[in-house]
Amino acid sequence: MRNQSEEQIRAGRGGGTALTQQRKVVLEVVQASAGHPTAAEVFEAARKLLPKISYATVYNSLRYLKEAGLVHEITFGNSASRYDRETERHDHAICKECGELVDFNLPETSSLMLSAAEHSRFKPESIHLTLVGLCPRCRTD
Amino acid sequence: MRNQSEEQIRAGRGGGTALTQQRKVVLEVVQASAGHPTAAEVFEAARKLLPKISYATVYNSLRYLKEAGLVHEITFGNSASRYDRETERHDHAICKECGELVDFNLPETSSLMLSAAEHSRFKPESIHLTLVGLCPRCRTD
DNA sequence: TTCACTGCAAAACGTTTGCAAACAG
DNA sequence: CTGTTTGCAAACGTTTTGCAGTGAA
Repeated sequence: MRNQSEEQIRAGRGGGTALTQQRKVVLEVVQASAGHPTAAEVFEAARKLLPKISYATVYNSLRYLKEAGLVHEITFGNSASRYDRETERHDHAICKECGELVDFNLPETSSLMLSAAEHSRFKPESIHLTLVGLCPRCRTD
Repeated sequence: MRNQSEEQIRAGRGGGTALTQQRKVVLEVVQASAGHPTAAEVFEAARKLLPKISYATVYNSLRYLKEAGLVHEITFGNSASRYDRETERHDHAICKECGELVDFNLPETSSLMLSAAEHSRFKPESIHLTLVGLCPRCRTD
């Protein structure tokens, strides 16, 4: 599945309005976020730009944008999803102390995916790698 | 955190009953499961052995057993946790077609953890690797 | 004029918790 | 006795949905 460009989406794909004002605001909020906001944080930021926006619309917009390949959803454990402006495949590290989440990219993941496919006998599609540990600020040594 | 042996737990750790009848049944259900049951599936199986057991007790027992290192919890996406009798570190593959989840073990994960630590500047603690793709039965080629 | 999208509230889902009663040591 | 655990029901946090009304092409 190839990402759609913002223009393709704005143009509409045969039917709908596609990039509505609300979706645009939600996208901007995610792209402007330094970290990786939860839906609740996106909602808080979005309502400053568009006070009438509803929680449900934020969720629906995030889902839409995710399916369009414009944002990336990060899930870990049973906590709330976080959203990421980085849509290319990448890896995550999560601090078990403060919850900080950072992106990074491990060059060996493509060969890793092949190795994982061999071991599991699955046809590989994507690989998800998360390091859990202590972030630079929380590590004491 | 070292896993406690079943005996250590049964002996009690200074205070409680530790491995109660309910917890024992929940543990047995997870260990007897071929696949990776959800809490709901554990509940269904457990009530066949212990008809009065409650949903909450299944959840509490699973949490207890997880903290004691006797079972492993697998979370992926926003779906329900699955439980795994395999408590040693290992990797997972999930079928995007039928949801099948299999365990495997990638020997390169320990060096991978070091590499991830360098890239993220985190102090590493554990690494979680999940392959998403098509299981042997769902792959068409 | 149409049809997708919004906002609201309610529901759904997985999971946890408060509490009184039951139980084990 | 004492303190932990149970069962129940109710609450919780996150996410989705039904539906009437709005708004953009």
